[in-house]
Amino acid sequence: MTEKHPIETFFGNARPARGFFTRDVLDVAPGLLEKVLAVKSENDQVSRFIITETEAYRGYDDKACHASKGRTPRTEIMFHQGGKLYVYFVYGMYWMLNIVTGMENDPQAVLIRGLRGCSGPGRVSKLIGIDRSYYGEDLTTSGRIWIEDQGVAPDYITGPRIGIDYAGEPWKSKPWRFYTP
DNA sequence: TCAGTGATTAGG
DNA sequence: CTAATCACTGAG
Repeated sequence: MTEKHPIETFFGNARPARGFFTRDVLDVAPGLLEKVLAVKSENDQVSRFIITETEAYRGYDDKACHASKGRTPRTEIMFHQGGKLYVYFVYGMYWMLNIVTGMENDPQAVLIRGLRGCSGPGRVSKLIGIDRSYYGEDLTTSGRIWIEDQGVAPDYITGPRIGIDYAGEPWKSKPWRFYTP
């Protein structure tokens, strides 16, 4: 290989611009289904995965949303404009991959729960190599991770979010989990 | 059904 | 400083 691949070398697919991510999380979360999550590994190899399951975490009011407890070093990025990654570590073992959405100071994020052939947010991050270094990465400009739009808007199913019963009603029952059949 | 595992956070 | 909590997973 004599020349670096420009990050714009897609397979005819477009990288969504900022405006895709700055919409409300309840639009972006289902909107990410069937989109491609592209990741470039250290040897410049690009791997592509189809997003099949997402969850929406929405603002100060949503008691399941980490930002509902206020601005902390961990949640800081959720207060930025959409398009950046919110990555955090849980249960001493797993990295959670989230995409920040909405406008500045309206903390929201989409948790990526599943890719085609890979179910579970912890497994997703392990599969594609997400770690702390991805915190704050900007999907609209990053050279190592980005979204590609295949021009598909699939039918999807909704259901309550997983693992957030502590949030209580009405939040634990909100149908803010989205997945393809 | 349940233990593992450690960053993050609130509180003293 | 201490201790509780946790947007999970794999083994049994």
